[in-house]
Amino acid sequence: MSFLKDLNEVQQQAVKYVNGPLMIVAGAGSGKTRVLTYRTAYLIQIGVPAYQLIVLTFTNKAADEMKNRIIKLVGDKSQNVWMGTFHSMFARLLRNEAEKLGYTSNFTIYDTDDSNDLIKSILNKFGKSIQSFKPAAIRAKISSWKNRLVTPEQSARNIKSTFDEISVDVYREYTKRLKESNAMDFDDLLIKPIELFKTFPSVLDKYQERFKFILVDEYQDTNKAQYEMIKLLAGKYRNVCVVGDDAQSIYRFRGADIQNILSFEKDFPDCKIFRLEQNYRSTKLILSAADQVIQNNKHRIDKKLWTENPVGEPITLLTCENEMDEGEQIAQKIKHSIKKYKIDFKDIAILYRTNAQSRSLEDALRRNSIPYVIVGGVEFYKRKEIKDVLAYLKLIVNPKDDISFKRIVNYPSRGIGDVTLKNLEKIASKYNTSLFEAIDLLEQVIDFSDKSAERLRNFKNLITKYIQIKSVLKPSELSRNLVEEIGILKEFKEESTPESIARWENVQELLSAIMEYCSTNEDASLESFLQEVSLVADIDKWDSTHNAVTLMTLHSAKGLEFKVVFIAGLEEGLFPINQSLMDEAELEEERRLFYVGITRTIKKLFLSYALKRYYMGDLIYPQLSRFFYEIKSNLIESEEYSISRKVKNKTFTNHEFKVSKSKFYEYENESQIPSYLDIGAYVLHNYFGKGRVIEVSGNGENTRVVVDFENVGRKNLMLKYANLKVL
DNA sequence: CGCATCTTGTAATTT
DNA sequence: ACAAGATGCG
Ligand SMILES: Nc1ncnc2c1ncn2[C@@H]1O[C@H](COP(=O)(O)OP(=O)(O)OP(=O)(O)O)[C@@H](O)[C@H]1O
Repeated sequence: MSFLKDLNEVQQQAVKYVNGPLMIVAGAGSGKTRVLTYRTAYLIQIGVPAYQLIVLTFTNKAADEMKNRIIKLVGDKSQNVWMGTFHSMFARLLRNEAEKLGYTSNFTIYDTDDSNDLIKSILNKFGKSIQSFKPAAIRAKISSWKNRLVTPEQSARNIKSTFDEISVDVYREYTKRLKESNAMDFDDLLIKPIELFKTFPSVLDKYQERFKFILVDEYQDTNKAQYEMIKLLAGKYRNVCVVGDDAQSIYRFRGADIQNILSFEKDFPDCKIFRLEQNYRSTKLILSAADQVIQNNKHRIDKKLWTENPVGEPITLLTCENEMDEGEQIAQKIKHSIKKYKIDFKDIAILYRTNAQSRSLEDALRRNSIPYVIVGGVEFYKRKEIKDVLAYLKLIVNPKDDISFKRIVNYPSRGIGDVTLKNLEKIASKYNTSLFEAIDLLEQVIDFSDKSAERLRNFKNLITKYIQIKSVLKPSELSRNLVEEIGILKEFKEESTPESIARWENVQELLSAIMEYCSTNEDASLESFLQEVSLVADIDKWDSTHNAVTLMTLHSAKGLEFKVVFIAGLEEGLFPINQSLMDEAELEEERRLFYVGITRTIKKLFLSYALKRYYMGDLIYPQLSRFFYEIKSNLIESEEYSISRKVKNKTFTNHEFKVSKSKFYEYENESQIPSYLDIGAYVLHNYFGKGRVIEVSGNGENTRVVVDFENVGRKNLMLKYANLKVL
């Protein structure tokens, strides 16, 4: 068992603690994921058959990496481990057991958009306007019920508003319609197995026997349903190992509940707890900063974290004129870091709170010829033309899928409009069938225009044809024929605008993706391809070997590490985000997100904020985030952007930790910064030039001034960083 | 029914 | 700033 030498003492103990429940709660970079990986390898090595293990990770990518690592450690026999996200593992299980729940194994997985569409159509049927009752809000409400295992009946017991009332009604109908459409939403993939296990104890028993060892990574972000599932599956053999860090719980909005950490100890009172305290990832300075930040959270489990790594360099704050300048400064620092640390582009990540921020950053990187990849954003599979083609494929696999039906029945144009569709819906509803099946009933209906009926029948024949050839053609061939027959490629080509060419390319890319899927998977079917598409996360598609700077949200960065990290947009209202400011719990989650961001860093962390930013079309003047001030200033080195411009390469000379004085102190000692300013005083700014003080607010370190500059107008500045000279 | 133009809401994070 | 949805006309 030579590979155990890669682990420290406590890690080894956790790996070798084979039987019974155990939990590892430990800080960032302490090797939790490594323990889970080695534990899996260890179990296989000591003779546990791989198929008896189920390892639940947060992303499919993490699962892939872990699997590859394990294969390296103990060889190919580990192929049969079930390893993946809760969603993909239980979707797989459900395919085998669907019939018991009244579904068929070709059920469709509805993504969030599909769910929203379904809710719209239900509101429509109820005669409620989607203005007063937002489908997305109702969907979120229903999802949160489902995550907490609240059934439609139970949801009706606690109605506090009209919104609740409508949501309850929609929930009931939504559940019914999903089942009629042989479709499951993301939440169903978690709650349907629970329903299955509770209704059929023999099925539960089968899977308890099958999965004798259960391992869960990123446990702090599991929700009630996931926890319930762990409890059920582990109920017999109790060989369950969960690892997590409460300080990194960042998916509350998806039902994640830190309470699960406490419940685990309660529900498995004999559970062994291991604490990992050595961090192998970051510098001492980074860990101090992360710790200082998280100390501000009331709700947290105290944990120690230390490292043998060097102190490292201070954190650099970049003050930027606006979001373009932010991109530009980051680009400059990237170029500089590459040389200074002798690293590659792929060792660098730029993290941000919202996807919308990526644009200005991208522009700057492109201008500076820095290769980059974006994780997430406007996803390939969310583009209209792609969703349209996929809707055809979904309908072919599952003709009861009304949402897909509606999406494409008139795309491309077949002269089937709203009126025809409304009439068809009435018939489907009356005879309790799907829209697709309802087309057969048209003959019996008198007041249905012949022309419309004919068009619908043509559409049905088209789909039926593909349903029939599905069994003889490979998914790739079928898709190509289909795309050819509906003529969308030709249409895009003829239109020949830049957008339509992009669409043409996208559809081609989809066809290639299907082809590739067919060639890499022996038993590739349309069903399995569609499932894969529904359940891939943004991060799963990220190629970490590609030599490019990675741009992504802080959420997507969970579990990853980079030598140099930039966290952009460190501004009140953006990070922490506006919507979190009113709620203590939400604000603490924002802080945990910042903690996650900081702790991705191996060597050097940059923080940036902009003094001006366009936000939904308006120019706003953000303030530096409160989170910044939670890091002691001796860990920070700040650079006024005007200075960084002029002495670009000089500002980045060797700053040792012991030289803990940040720039601002240096200036202060030279007494160039006035500690007090009179309203009306004339001042000089390095970049903005001459101006007059309009307003002074805050005090001490947090003093802010509004200055009306002669050339550039009003600016809101931190006195501490503005480097103003009184005239 | 389909297209062009106007209006409105939107960007918080995601399986 | 921008995209999706609504409105209105041919
Ligand atoms: N015993 C060890 N010796 C050397 N390096 C280690 C050891 N354990 C873990 N590491 C390294 O430390 C880094 C962090 O490990 P890992 O990702 O497993 O931590 P983690 O606790 O899961 O982190 P996070 O909570 O931030 O996701 C990795 O680069 C890993 O290779």
